[in-house]
Amino acid sequence: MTVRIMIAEDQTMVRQALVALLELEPDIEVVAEAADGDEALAMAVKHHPDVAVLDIEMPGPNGIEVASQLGRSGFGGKVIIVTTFDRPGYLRAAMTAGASGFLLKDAPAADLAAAIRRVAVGERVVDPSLAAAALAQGDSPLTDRETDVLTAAANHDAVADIAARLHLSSGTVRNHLSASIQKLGARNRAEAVEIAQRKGWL
Amino acid sequence: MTVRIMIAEDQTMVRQALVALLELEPDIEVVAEAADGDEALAMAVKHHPDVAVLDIEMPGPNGIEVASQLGRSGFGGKVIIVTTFDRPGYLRAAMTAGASGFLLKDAPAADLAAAIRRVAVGERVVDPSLAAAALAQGDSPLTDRETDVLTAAANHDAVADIAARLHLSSGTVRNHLSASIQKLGARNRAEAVEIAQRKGWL
DNA sequence: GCCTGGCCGTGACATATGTCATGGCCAGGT
DNA sequence: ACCTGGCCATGACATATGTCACGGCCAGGC
Repeated sequence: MTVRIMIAEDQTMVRQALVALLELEPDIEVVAEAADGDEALAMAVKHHPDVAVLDIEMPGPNGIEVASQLGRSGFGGKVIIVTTFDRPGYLRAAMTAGASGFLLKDAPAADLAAAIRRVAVGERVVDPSLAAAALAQGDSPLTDRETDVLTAAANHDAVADIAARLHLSSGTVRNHLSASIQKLGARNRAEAVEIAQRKGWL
Repeated sequence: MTVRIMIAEDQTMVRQALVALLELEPDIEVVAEAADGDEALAMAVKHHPDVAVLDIEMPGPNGIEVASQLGRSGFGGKVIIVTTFDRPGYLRAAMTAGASGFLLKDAPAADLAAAIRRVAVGERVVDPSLAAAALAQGDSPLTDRETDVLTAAANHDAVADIAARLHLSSGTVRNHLSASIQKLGARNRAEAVEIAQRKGWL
């Protein structure tokens, strides 16, 4: 009746603290730890835990990418995403990646153990306040090309570079950026990037 | 012989996990918890712990501000700063604020208990890799006015707005921004902001 | 078939941004 | 006293950015 879990979290101190916390639960056993996305993938196939608890912010493939990768590769267990930032956009991404649970680190620690138990028996667990925020946020107003261009602009590149990378005219790139800026109510390319990232639309 | 400590950390799950971890140490007793800067100040004067473990990123006054506040107000205990981001610039600020220890959450959890014990008896503890990084990184190359302008530019404002806020000509603002961009090796105002923030120079 | 609406791509044009040369001011060295 | 070097401030100039009006293309409704 014990649940075998894996914890993936890049900050060593936090990871070990979470392990210490969960080891206090008699019916939960931590069978694997991972400090980055690649290690998480390797550990999951090696130890096949019942539940994988994944942080989003990790070196290498992030928690959401790990989740979808596991889903495609026939990993039998469940996935819970735990994240620092409350970016509701992550929720949708996590769900489409096949996660069964989504928690914030702002939540009480007891919620984590509870979520692990419920997910292990097939339920879905989502932080209620986060779910409400995600609903209120809705879908992205950006078209495919606009999100392409905006993601390409996220690393402070000039228009000419973006145009070269996407094989477009610089005028076209400017046009897509302008449309994005207006749709998002931003006053800048930089502000548009920030808004879109915060809402999880990139 | 037990060390009485306080933990200030805004993410509930992480805070409770750290408490659980430290409660496992027989000679350490957690006498107070705080979820933000104001609460940390109140709890410190109420419970006067031997060591206050402060996260930097908190609502209200951040960990460094709390540390300097405690130092000025005759708080008798020691302070350890624990932070998420490896921004070596924080190290100097923490030390001038009167902290006795500085750790990253990337460090192993055992280091935290060890640091608490050593700080309690009057030693200073600094993460060695972080100290090296801080040394290697050196001081900010930016002048006072340049950091002013760059911080003002951090929220994607136009030059005219920055100029108005700082009571400067727009040409002057552009000049300071240009100097910052060149000194930081950036190609953009946005990139310059990001570099400076990452290095802790804002 | 025809229209309609949305998305993509493009170039002209106004505006914002980044660079440069210049001058005033002050602290420190000689 | 005099120079020197650094910081601040400013305006001219080239370039990058954002906005606009236009066409082509395709899917869906009539």
